[in-house]
Amino acid sequence: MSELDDQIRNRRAKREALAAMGVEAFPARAAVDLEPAEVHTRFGARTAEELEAEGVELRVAGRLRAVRDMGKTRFLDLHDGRAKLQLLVRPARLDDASRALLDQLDLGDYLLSRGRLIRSRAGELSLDAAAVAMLAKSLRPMPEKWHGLSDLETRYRQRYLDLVANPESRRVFELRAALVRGIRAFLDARGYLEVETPMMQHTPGGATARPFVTHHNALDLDLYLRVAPELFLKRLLVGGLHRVYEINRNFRNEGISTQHNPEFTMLEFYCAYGDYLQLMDLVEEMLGALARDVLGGEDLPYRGETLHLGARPWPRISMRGAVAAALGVPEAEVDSARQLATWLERLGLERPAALAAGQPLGDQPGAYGHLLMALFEARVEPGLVQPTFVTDHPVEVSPLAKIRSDDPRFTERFELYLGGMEIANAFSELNDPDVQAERFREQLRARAAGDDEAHRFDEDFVRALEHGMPPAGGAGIGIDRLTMLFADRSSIRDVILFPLLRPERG
RNA sequence: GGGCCCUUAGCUCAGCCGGUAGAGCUGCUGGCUUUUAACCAGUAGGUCGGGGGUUCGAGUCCCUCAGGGCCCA
Repeated sequence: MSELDDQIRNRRAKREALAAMGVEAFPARAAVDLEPAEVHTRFGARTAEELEAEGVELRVAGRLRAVRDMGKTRFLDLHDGRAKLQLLVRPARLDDASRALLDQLDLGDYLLSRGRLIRSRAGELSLDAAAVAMLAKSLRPMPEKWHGLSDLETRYRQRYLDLVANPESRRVFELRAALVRGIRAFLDARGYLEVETPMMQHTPGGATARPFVTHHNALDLDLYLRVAPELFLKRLLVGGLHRVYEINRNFRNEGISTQHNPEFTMLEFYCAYGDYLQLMDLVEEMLGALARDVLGGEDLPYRGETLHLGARPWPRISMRGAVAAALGVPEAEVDSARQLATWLERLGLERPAALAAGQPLGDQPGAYGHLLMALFEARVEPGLVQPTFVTDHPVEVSPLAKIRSDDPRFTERFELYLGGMEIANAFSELNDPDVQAERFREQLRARAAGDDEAHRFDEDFVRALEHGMPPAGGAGIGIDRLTMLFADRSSIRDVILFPLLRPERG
């Protein structure tokens, strides 16, 4: 018999013993006054004398995480995930049912105890137990109390154990919730309306990415999980909802890495009569406000460095200028696709997916933008640790953004980089339906040439634009990566409660 | 996609040059006047990730598969 079987058997035997005593191992109801953290909040400042004078009687519930048996006295630690409250149990003073229960306890059980609040001889706020009751039996052993649970795979697969054993893991998700709350407060205060748009779409759009496919049986219809909400949010601009935002899941059928999970959470927000310049100011303001509200300051410790969000305005560099600087050449030498193709080969970088193999990269239509982007991602992006806006993305990689009036090769767009990661992406929204239709046609040509991440032609979206969309700025911010920065985590799996993993045992 | 690393008791980890698989916590038994990683004594617990190979002999060396991690692209 394995030890695991042995321990489970012991626990199940105790459950049977409880049943024989007429005690339900999983009762339907629990009359709980407070959880341990609340007890500390409300009574943590009381002295022993004050507690004795007040005679506070409470029913407290929690998970049993430790037992210290001194013989005549036992100390039981009840945890609620935030704090523990110690029960002081003297078996001789319990009622018969409670005393009998003591022999059937295991670490991990949920218990309810009634008693008076006291301070122990060591000064710890404790519940002097008059009665103890089972709320839920734990039938499997808990991770070790001192070292906790460190096996990464188990922490991801059985996140509930990670949350019980590792308080800092719980704090990451509390921080994540605080960020989302802070974003809502920030946008709500500025008149933005929170909306929800389809996750299941006929024509996936709004981002350069491969979608997941699913099927609607009753309609016998293939549908795509969305890669972005963008095209629907802009339809709402057409509908007169001039400030909208959505915080929700996107799904992209791509590889998994420390920065990519196939499903992830994005904030997208759109502001009629705004443009990408105003959005840069707004994003600076939003992230600064979040840092102050959530972390209490604008310096973020991240992977051994400190990100200075307070040093505003953040540097703004054009993508073309950034690539030229990284290559150590004047901007005039990154002006043609052939120049960039030469650099790409010299640096041994992979061919952009949008460009065809087997023919010179520099001579292909639309090659310039894809090559510039590839060089940027390889040579510039990883070094952008402090907050930096990269602007003016090439038109070929920005099919939904407005072209710059002074240089038609580039768009009114920016991405915010922080900690070497892309955190935000925004642009002045293309609202000319004829130009949008032409951009979609260019994407179709790329798709036909083999780029399966290229956008599809969304006729209904173009029709919406034909009705008139106000000029607008729109931005997307990745919530998962933002949480990584704020929580100082290097893997996206640490900020997603249940990250995608391969199935167990193959 | 490529390279490197990891997988030993429920948990956290040792295991040297190939020679009978270990510790702490957890569990179980007992002791103990209010302890807090309680303590003390005793005790149980192993398909060394799966499969194959080399060898007199494999946790250890080789191949392969699975899962996980890191780096590169």
